[in-house]
Amino acid sequence: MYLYNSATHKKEEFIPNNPDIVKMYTCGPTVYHYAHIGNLRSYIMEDVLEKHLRYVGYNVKRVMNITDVGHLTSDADEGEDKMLKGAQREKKSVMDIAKFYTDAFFADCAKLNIKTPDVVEPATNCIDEYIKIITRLIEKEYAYLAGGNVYFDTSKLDRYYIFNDHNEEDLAVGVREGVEADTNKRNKNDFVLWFTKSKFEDQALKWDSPWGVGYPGWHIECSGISMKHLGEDLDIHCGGIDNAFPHHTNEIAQSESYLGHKWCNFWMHVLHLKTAEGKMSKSKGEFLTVSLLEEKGYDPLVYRFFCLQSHYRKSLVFSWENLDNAVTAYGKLVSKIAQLREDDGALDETAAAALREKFRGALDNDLNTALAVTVIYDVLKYATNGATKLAMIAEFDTVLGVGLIDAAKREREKAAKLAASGGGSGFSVVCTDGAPDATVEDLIRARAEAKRAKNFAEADRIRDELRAQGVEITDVAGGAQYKHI
RNA sequence: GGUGACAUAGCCAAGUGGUAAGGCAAGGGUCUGCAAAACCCUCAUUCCCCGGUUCAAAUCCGGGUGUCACCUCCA
Repeated sequence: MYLYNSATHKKEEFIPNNPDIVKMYTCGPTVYHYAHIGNLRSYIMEDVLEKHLRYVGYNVKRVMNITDVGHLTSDADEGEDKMLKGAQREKKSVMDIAKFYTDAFFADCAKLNIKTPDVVEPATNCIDEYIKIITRLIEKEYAYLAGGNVYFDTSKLDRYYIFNDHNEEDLAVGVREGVEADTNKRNKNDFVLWFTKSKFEDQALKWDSPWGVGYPGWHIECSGISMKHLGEDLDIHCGGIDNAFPHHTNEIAQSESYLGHKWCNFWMHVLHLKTAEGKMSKSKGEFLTVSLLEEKGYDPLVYRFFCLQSHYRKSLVFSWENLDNAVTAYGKLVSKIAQLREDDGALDETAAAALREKFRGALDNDLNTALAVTVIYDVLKYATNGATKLAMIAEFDTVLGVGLIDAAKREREKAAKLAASGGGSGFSVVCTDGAPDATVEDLIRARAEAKRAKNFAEADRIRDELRAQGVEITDVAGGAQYKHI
């Protein structure tokens, strides 16, 4: 497959270091609050990458860190520790907060059909790894001590900027308000490997180290965790685009200086989900979480479908209207699939091969999920039997993960329920969402009576009355169904 | 200020030098007492702008413009 590599700015053929296993690392969440759906966009797209790699036959070992230490507050940054701030807000200990939001994160992932990585490692579990790396970096003179902290000396590198072409002179220090230049740094872009002197007095978690009691820097955790579980080389490192500089740049600097050789071949960066107002954040505007989507009646998998219709290297605008479009498209797709019958013929290998080639081709080309989704429409239109179509959609959904087969099955069951309750003799009324309401159903039966008596004025009056109550009726063969709007 | 990425219809988008896929929305029709659903049809002479290369450019080159991201943590 071909994958755009941020490190080379080109689409390149993906070839793992070892043909037997793809080693994949993902920057995980900082667990101080719920993830918003923009955070989750990255994990959805990375999940598709992982599943596609498995689909085309690779074994994948994927590692994700959980950042539970030493990050500053985001967005509305007041220079406090993010974890500590979360803890104070909720009057819990830092570790309780980490546990709570880690669980919440994976619960959201499960709803979005995002596979849990093979290894999930909290940053606080790997202090020894960081100390080992930092010790070696000091020995090799890539790192120095100043003002109580250990810094990485970026001037020791031939090439520090990997993802972009900065000049050190042009870097703006303290771009954001409230951030001051650290005078201990020898170079503008040097970064801290180990803190003993924090700007924040009340850092909650501290560990002993050769350089004093303190805590690790912001970048060392990913290098340490990756090497602990994946060894000295890595095939794909993923993360949000905001991580490219400085986080990933610094990871490369410290990892390769420590190892003495190339570390990671492919860098995949997912662009941001935006709202009409701009960057999505936890502190501005609506705090869009998976739970909020559910409260508003959206299936989280529809959000996944929405994300898949766009490309991971393009920013995507979220709006309720756009999500509603996805709801309609998803619903139409599901009802078409629900009409397919498993017992309609045997697997048509020629058709399957042609469709597979199309699907693979889309994702092999830098994970073109928008095109992969249209292959589902191609399957439906393809001149072949229902059994083949269902088999292909089920197969492709192992990568796309939007639950098409399950949703179609639910829809078929609903239709079967309707047919059974109608029984040919009577008039069946079925609620397609939420709890059945006897009063509503009586009115619907009264309307059916009026229709039978050709009293259409009365029938329409009842329909309008129900609509005013937020109930929408649809006439179907042998009865009616209704839903709450 | 610097750096990187992106720009195709109302929206999401495909397209990788050979004459603009698909989905949503919209409009028209068939069907239904009327709706809804379903089905059928229509919907970009043009791809941010200006130049250039070529028989041929949305695609390649040069120059602009706009949007987003990063330069502290942030997907």
